[in-house]
Amino acid sequence: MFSLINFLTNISPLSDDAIADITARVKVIDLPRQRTVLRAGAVCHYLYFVNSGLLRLFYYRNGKDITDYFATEQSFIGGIDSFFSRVPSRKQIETLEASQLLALSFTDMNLLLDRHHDFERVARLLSVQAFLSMQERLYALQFHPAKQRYDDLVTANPTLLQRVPLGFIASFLGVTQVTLSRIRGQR
Amino acid sequence: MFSLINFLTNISPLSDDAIADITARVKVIDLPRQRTVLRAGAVCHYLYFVNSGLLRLFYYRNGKDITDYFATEQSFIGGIDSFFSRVPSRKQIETLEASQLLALSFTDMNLLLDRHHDFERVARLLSVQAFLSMQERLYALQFHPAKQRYDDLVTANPTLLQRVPLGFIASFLGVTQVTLSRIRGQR
DNA sequence: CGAAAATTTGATCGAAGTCAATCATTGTGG
DNA sequence: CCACAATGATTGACTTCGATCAAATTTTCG
Repeated sequence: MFSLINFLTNISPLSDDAIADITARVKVIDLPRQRTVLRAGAVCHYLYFVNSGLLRLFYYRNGKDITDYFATEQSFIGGIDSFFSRVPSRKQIETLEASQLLALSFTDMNLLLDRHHDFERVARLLSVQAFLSMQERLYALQFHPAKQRYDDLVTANPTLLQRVPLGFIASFLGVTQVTLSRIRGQR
Repeated sequence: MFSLINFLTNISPLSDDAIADITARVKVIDLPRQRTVLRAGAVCHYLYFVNSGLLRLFYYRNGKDITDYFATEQSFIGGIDSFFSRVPSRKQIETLEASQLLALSFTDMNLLLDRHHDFERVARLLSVQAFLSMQERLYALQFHPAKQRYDDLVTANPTLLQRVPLGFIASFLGVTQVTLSRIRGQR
């Protein structure tokens, strides 16, 4: 729990009042591996902070499983569009390893955002960060060949490769698993 | 000026106090076409709202001019990463048509964000929107062939094609102008 | 151990890139 | 106001990266 508060205050300071209020509302959830956290077609009611473990966000396109995002320790995951707009999520979330999540419901989130300007500040800064990292990802997809995207991912997250099947990595990088297999073969 | 207030309050309500404060700080800037608004290498000190006209955000990659974003009427434009992190911008902004901009400086922005929780709320919601639209763009780049991305752009913004050179559209869509020329040729 | 899943390897295909030439448009100076 | 240079758009020939289809091999796990 402290890890979340620590993470948030690192982005922008929070009053004791806000911290107490957040702490009171966050639910701790322990899950084994391979557990669905959000099912496609359901509205996403929670935003999750990964205290420990590993999850992925994914969806199906033409019957193929496409990984959109990996959430490692100390990061957030959720069906963001569904969470904020209250429409059914096209995407699913599942644990890839046993994980401990800190969950904040939509209603609690709004309550915290209303009550605490400093919390809204943190949320704003996180959103801008998310926007900028999507920009980077778009740029990489447009200009970096598959091999470089793979190398960059391995550099940024060396353990990931050992922790998840190749196919998940491949679709996350925007290539087929066949292509990714060839890419790493040469070297 | 009212157009900006209208745009912002449409996202989330603002107090009269906040509205007055914003109005007092926004500068109106009239520019002819083909005018550089932000130069690469400079820190972006302003965030702009396009009251009228058309601008683009672009950068050079291997000597090639890459358009990143078109800002039509009633939208925002800025070197966001530079604006918030105060580092020199890699990207440039220029007017493509005579434009009227409403500019908010970094210092004024922070002042408004500090003073008005409701303004920070609007900024947060805008950031989330920006994040989600980048997601869509990433998805389109990954899965929609160039022809479809082109058709979708034309549908979403029918006038754009007449207003800007093909090369700008092409790099924005993530193809060469040669390819885009072929795409529209067939039909 | 053996079935199912994951990965690798091979052969072929296709969308888009590159290089290069031609054609069209625009805009400016004599 | 026309001519011509500069810029923008099209077309052609060829290449390349990654996709697809298919089979073989390896790994995982009940």
